[in-house]
Amino acid sequence: MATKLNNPRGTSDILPDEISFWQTLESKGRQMLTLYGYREIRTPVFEETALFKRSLGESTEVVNKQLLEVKSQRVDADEASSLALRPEGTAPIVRAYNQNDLGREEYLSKLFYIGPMFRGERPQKGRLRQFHQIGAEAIGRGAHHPLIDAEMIALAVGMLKSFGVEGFRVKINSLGSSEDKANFAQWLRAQLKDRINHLSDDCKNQYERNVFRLLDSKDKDCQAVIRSLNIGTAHLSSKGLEYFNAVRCGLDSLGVAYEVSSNLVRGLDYYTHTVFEISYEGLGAQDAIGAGGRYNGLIEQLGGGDRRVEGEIGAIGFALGIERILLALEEQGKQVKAGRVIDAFVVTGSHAQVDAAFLLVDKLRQAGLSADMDYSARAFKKQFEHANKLGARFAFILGDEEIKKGQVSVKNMATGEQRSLSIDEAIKSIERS
RNA sequence: GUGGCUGUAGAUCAGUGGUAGAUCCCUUGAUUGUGGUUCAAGUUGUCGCGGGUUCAAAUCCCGUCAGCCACCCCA
Repeated sequence: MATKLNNPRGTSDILPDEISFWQTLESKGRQMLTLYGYREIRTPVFEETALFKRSLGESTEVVNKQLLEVKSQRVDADEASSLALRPEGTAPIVRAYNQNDLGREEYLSKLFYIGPMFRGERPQKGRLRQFHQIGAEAIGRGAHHPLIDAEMIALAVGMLKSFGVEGFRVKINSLGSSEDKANFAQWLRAQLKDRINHLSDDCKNQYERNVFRLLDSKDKDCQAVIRSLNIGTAHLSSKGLEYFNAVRCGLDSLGVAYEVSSNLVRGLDYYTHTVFEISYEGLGAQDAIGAGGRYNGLIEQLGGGDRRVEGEIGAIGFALGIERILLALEEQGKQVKAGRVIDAFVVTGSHAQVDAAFLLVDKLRQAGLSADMDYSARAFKKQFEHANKLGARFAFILGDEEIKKGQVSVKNMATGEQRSLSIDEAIKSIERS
């Protein structure tokens, strides 16, 4: 016997019973994003590997270990390019923004995306190799204002609420400008220099690669050392602090609840100023259902904007993880699966009526009603079972008696009530209900 | 990439060396034109895969793959 093939590790099938929930999530998300002035953009699922290396940072885990590179004879033959499945949505959008010169036409581009992302990680709860994100990016010369940061966070919160997620926490922090960030890194390294050797190998590693990571380390000893540094907002320049305070004012005026967490850092190199994370307790180790931040330098870093004016183009964005939102909703006891429903199922008495039933089904569909039938005229019992499984609201019975009278029997499957009507009346009767 | 736990029917799981099991699902039937409830009967299997120990392995040992959870990292 032929061996059965399985899906690749870390992927999952979204089956028909689950898909309607995905669809409502997507449409609610689109609705909310449209209210805030965002327009959908679709970029390829794979890009040149260099794009991710330059944007996320060579040293980040995502680029170093988790990038799924595309290998094919055709690709390898073209030695100039190496391709990778996108691990996140921001870099491709910035690439598209630059390539299509969107900044020429728009002072502020508000873009959103929905789609699969790919990371070659070891799967666990809330972590897949193919997962789905819904995210938004505001990019442009007009994207520098702190109220945009506030609006963005409010949008993410609003979307989660519209999905029915409750009890999540919004944490925000500011990394300051890229100069602030560089100074902060230097200061941190200097502070930790003498103590780092007492800490675990992981911590030493992070010290070398990306000091900021130490701030939200789970290692207890490391946490203690960080706490003793008493960081707060001391690393911010006056301008950076002013910006951060303006963001907070914006959030306050919109009534968005949040907490400031000076240990919050994001793993991707491109973040500056505002960073935020929305977490949901009870999801296990992977408790972030959404996160984002500002990345002002990235557009120029990827060759866009006017290179004579440094930092001209501002940008901020966030992404929500759809699978994690689903986990949170399940955790709350919400139903995320749905059975099927159709308007009418046509039951036929014998093979002689199959043609007539075929036409009746067509007529129902023409009238905008979902309809199906049994093509092989099985026993009535079987056909009713079938109708039940399809979630039919009504059964239309077409047998010898009905044909003789030129009518059809309509049975309400919920109440069991049944009556005989002409075909047109029958269709009208279920249209109304 | 590292560690822990787990792989038995379509699903959830029991079975610790001696004939492969339960429940749900599914199939059939309970006066031949009526489902969702009930009742009766029936079908489900390379016991994840490969090797080893043994008269005998789902069970013990080794390897491997996969799933889950945690580290790391992140949505």
